[in-house]
Amino acid sequence: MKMIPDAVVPLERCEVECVEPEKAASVRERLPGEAVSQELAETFRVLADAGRVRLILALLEGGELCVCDLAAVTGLSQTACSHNLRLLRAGRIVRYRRSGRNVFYTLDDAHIRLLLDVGLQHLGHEGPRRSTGNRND
Amino acid sequence: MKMIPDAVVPLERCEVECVEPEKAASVRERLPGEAVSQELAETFRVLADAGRVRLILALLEGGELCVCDLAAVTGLSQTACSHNLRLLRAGRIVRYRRSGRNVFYTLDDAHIRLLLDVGLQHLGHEGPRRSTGNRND
DNA sequence: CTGTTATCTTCACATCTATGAAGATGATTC
DNA sequence: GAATCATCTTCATAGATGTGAAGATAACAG
Repeated sequence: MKMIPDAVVPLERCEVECVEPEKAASVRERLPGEAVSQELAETFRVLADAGRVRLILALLEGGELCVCDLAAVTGLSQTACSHNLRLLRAGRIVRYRRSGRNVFYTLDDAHIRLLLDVGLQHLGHEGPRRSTGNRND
Repeated sequence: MKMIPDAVVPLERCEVECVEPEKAASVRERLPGEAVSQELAETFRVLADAGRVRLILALLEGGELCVCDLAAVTGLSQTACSHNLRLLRAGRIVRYRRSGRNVFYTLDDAHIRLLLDVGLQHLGHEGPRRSTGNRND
């Protein structure tokens, strides 16, 4: 026996929490602003390409390399290197220095090694195990 | 899309190093295989979206939240949450648990907090400053 | 069983991304 | 000055990505 004729139920619930409103509100308050998430995502997006990862790994190993050497090391074309290095520059991950006709790149940020190592740990590849002999930290 | 992972790639392309052939060869030998770079990039790609970053931050703060609460906290639609949570699941970043009609998500990996913190440090936002009090690792 | 709620999946599409080709820029040598 | 080399930029385009709409699934209430 029901006569409730599908009375329009107020949709004040679609926008609110379902299960734990208090907790949700508390968490939402503590979350950083949209801009921070956006910036973080953009940082990770720069690292979200195998070619750029190889460029970074090459610079981690080699310290300083010019574009054509980076191309040879990573297997990327020179053009692809240039494109990708530009993104890395924009993300303040690499720094460059002209020397005659060549442009030499180095890593600009000490955090990058840590980021890659933690990423490798996440994958189970045992990140912090690279003892190249010339750098240890 | 691209080339096969660390198979036997007949890479006799432009091996014409320009400036420091010895160094380049040495660095190339020490680089991990293509597959590792690819996996690393894919891991970072999962983090390369503001919505997913917000989901992770929410779980870092809240510990365990159901989908609708996550939607309310992050500001994403429920559908977008579901899509993004699937990617996070595929990347083994979150774990889920059914409880009645709800599905509760938690972070599945201790490295994620560190990744985000290092990313924030890179941005100059001072990452490791969150003491929620209920979790210590 | 039927209906409702929470979540997931499939499809579709607008947007974004990666990269080669071709030309521009900057540095060096003649 | 011209020629050459290393690198960068612009443009074009195939392919990847994010997300809403709509339907499917699962769990519960009655």
